[in-house]
Amino acid sequence: KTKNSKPKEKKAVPPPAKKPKVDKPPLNKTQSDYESLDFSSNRTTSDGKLWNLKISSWNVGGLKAWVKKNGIDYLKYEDPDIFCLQETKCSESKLPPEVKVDGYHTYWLSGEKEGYAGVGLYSKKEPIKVTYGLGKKEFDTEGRVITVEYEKFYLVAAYVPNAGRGLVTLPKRMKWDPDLRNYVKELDSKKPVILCGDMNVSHQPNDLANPKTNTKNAGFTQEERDGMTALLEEGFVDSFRHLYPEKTGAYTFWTYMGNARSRNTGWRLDYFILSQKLIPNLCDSIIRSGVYGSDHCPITLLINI
Amino acid sequence: KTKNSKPKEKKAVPPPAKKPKVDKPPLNKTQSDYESLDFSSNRTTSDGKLWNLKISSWNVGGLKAWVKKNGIDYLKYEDPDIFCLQETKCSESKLPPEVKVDGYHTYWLSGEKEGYAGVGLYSKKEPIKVTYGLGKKEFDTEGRVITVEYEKFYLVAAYVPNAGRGLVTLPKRMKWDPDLRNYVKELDSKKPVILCGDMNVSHQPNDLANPKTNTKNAGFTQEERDGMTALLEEGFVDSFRHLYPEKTGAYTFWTYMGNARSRNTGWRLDYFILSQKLIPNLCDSIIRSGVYGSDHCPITLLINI
DNA sequence: CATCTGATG
DNA sequence: CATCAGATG
Repeated sequence: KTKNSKPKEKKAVPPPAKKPKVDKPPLNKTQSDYESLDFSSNRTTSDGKLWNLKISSWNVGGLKAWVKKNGIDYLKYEDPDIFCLQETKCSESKLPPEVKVDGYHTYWLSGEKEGYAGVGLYSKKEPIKVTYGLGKKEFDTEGRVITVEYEKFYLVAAYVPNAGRGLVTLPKRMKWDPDLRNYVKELDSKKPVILCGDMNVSHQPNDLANPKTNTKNAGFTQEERDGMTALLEEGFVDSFRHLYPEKTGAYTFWTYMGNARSRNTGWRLDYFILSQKLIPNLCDSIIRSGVYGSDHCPITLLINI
Repeated sequence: KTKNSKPKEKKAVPPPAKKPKVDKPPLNKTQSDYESLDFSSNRTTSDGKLWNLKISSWNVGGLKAWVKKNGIDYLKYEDPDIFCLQETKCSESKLPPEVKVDGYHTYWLSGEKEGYAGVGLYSKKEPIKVTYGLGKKEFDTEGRVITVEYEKFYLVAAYVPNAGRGLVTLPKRMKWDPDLRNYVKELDSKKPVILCGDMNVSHQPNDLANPKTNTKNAGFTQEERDGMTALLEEGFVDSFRHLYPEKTGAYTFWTYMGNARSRNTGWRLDYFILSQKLIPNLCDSIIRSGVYGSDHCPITLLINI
């Protein structure tokens, strides 16, 4: 106990070292780290053509945090022609300045509810037309779909509603699925369609690590799986599964809980889904599982079109 | 652009270093850091007696965060007979295990609203009686007052309601002030009282850095100042100001905004207020402005009783 | 600027 | 186990 001792002669203690402005962001690949990842592909179309268009997609799970974790470095290193983001959780007025990247046109659609959903799209080439939503009031205020039209195809970048804990929003999802299906079907009657993004469903048992225990959980209910099946039956193809029909352990999402990612206890929720007539153009559909910065990893499509 | 190059021979990149469980806590004095602070006092009572009782008080501004910032080390190093905490923001069931400290009885009072207010008290000696609240329904559900009775005095440890941004809760405060005043007055008729804690007012212009610009802000309105004046007029003494009537720059709170603490743009909001009859027992009333871990610093009373 | 909670995933 | 917003200070 500090009893009534004489005052010491010590000089005043200086204030502690100033804290960094931002709490040390979780470590992530920086630009130079990407150099150690293999981003090459030797795949071609079935008739041997090299890709000439690259599209990437990433559920960033909060754009502001993702930017602090050097997410933009991925964009620069991958250097896709088109880049789609889901779950930006960020209204346009709050976008950090780093999101402006030379050489890209950018398009943003945020939800009415602050910090919820939200999508974005980068495109090197200016699209012929950009449209927002599905044309359905219920979903168009939530920031879920950006469609860009190019000369030879439509790209629909989507963030599909999560069915929620306890499946509380499964009814909403059951309304969404046919709306999206009809939307892309309609587009497909005009030009080929590439649908990409977080589809929030693992279609088949080999699309997630624990199919048996997840049949009652959001992302692997029969209802959601049937929705995906119905979509594919309308003349669309899951590009990854088309190329790698037997591949296991190929996931794009791992919950942050319980070290799921390091144990690869994951789900394949992010897709490039193509109009059947684009299959001859498909070169590769790749999961960038070595890229960090979100609970999802990015995916990349290589195509000749 | 990563064109159709051959796959590299690099092996898979290992997952990034696991993030620490907790984001690096803001740096704070650890136990050993306290060794560089001067915690001694050579003050005695006016008739020369050394102190035999030490009481400390700290608005910790969130107990869970404060524990991570090594707040408990302060308690161990200061080693007071009684330690009072305000703004614990923590229900008893969520207390981190570290809060149990050998040699102390502990008492907690949390508010009904999760994460709001809440007070705690450590005592080496078991009190004769412990009571919670002021006996006024409106305030007793908020976690603001613990009273401990000892042989020779009452200690009232309080967290006074903040008048709020735009003074939205000034009316509530105006009800509180007389309630607290009457409460301690009543106790004082039985035994001497020590009232301590975050009084949420700077009484006089020399109790804050910017009196001129804060007369309409919570903590320095005329109403709040009058409340403190009325309390003192009932026979109580602001121990710090009694001992150091001319001292300037002596503050116990600095907003986290704009580096206020390093510029000492602060407020004296935390007090030991004594029944007048305890003044002959008073040795020292100290502001531990070198101790970090909250936007308030701790204060310590040395008394011979 | 920092603490909490609560919603959401 | 993360994100973000919103309340509170």
